[in-house]
Amino acid sequence: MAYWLYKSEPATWSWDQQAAAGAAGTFWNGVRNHVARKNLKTMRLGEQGFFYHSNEGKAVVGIVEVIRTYYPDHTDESGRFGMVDLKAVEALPRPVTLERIKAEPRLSGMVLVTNSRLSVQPVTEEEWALVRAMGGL
DNA sequence: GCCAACGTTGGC
DNA sequence: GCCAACGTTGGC
Repeated sequence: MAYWLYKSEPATWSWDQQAAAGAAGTFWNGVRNHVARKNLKTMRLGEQGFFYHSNEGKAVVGIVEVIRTYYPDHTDESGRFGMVDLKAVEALPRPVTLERIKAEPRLSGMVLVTNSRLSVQPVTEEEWALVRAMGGL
């Protein structure tokens, strides 16, 4: 069971919007990077990930789950990229800011820190447990 | 608003 | 296939 992290600018797509979509979830479109695409392709049903607000907020704010595996992204004219469907699972009682993540030595290897531009990232089991705990879960 | 890091494009 | 130029992302 793998874990993931999805970045979104709240001005474009926020956690509140994701949560409002409920159990039906939504598609996670717009990935145009081949490393992020590889991550999307690797995902299996039921795998969970962090929802991260970039730019404004800069914090892990919630947990989402894959409810449909990789299929073509209809917004990609080139036809090269795909997407998955995600639903909100729960909000973190206490969002974990990038500042706190960077201040935690055990999270120094997080892709969020080492390759901040990657929009869909793998998260290790250790990182998953630690960030969850820091968020109050 | 700046700019470093990174990806992509396109000329050769 | 290389690499310079350009565009975008995202932290600060």
